[in-house]
Amino acid sequence: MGSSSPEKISSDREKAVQELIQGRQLANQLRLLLGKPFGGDDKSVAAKDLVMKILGSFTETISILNRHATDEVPDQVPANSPCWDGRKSEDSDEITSKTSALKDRRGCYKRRKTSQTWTRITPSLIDDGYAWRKYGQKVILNAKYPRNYYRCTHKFDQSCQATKQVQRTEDDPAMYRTTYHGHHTCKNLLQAPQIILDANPKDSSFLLSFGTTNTSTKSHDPYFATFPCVKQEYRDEKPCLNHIQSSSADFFTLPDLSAFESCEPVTGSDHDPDHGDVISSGVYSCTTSTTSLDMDMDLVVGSVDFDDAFEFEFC
DNA sequence: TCCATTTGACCCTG
DNA sequence: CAGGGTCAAATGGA
Repeated sequence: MGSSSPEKISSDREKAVQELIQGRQLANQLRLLLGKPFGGDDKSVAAKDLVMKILGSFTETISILNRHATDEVPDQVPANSPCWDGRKSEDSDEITSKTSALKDRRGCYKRRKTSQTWTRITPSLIDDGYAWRKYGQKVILNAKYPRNYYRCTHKFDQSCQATKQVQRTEDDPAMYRTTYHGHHTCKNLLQAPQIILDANPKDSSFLLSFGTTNTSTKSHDPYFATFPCVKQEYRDEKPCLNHIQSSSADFFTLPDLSAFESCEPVTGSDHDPDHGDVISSGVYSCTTSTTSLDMDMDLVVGSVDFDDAFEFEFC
C-alpha cells in the first residue's frame, strides 16, 4: 500500500472516472447497435435491458467517485444517531426537557449542497411517472407564486432521496417550472433513474436544464456524465415523431444523453457557457417499445438559471 | 383508519 | 439575519 498522497488519490480517481466514462460510451454504442435493426424479440429486449443496467452501473459509479471527490467529509451519521434519515446531530445532550421531540430536530436535517438538479418547464402539472408526496409549500420572496416541495413517496420505505420543487413561472402562469433534486433509487419504477425532457409547446424544442450548487465541479468535472442513461417514455401507446414534436401534453426522455460527455464548450474550457453556445451536435436516438428514431439535433445553452443551473435546449 | 395535504415552526446556508 | 428547505402536527378526504 504505502504512498497515498492526496494528489495521487485524486489523479487515480480521475483516471478511474475516465475509464468508466469510456466504458459507458462503449456500452451505449452497444445499446444503439442492439436497438437498430430488429427491435422486437426476447433476446434483443433482454440484451437491451442488460445494457441499460450496465450503463446505470457506470453512471452510479461515476457519480459516487465524483461525490467523494467533492465531499471530503462523508455525509453520514453514526448508527445511533437520533436522526432518521442520515442527518447529523448536534448538542443533543444539552437539552433534556419538555420540548425534546422538537429539540431533537435541531441539526437533524442537512440541506443538500452537492446534489444534482435539473429543471423542466411544463405547461401543466403532468405526471412524470413517479410517485411524489408534497411535504411543504413556501412563499418565495419577490415571487408571485408559492413554491411547492415534493419528495418521493418511497423516501422512507426505500430510502429514495429524490425530491422536486414545483413553481409557476412568473411570466407565464400556465407554465410550471419543476426542479428535480437527486435521482430516484426506489425500485418500483418504470425505468431506471432518468432525465425527463419536455416538449416545449412554443418552439418545439426540448427544454432541459441542470445544475449544481457545487461550483467546484463545474469547470472540469465530467458533470454531464454523471447523468444516467435515460429512456423514452410516452403516455400514449403509439407515439410518433410528429406527435412528439407538436404535443405539449406528452413528454419523453431521450435515451442517449451520454453524448454530453463530449460537451467541450462546458467541460473542456475554463469559461461558463453562454447563451446560444452549442454544447453538442449530433444524432440523438429516441426509441420506444414500438418505434426507434434518430434525430439530428443541437444541444445549445438556453439560459443560465438561478442557483447556477444551466438551461439547455434541443433544437 | 389510513394516507395525502396543509401549514406553522424549526433549522441551515450564505 | 434573511430567505429558503424540511419537519411534523393538524386536518380532511376516501
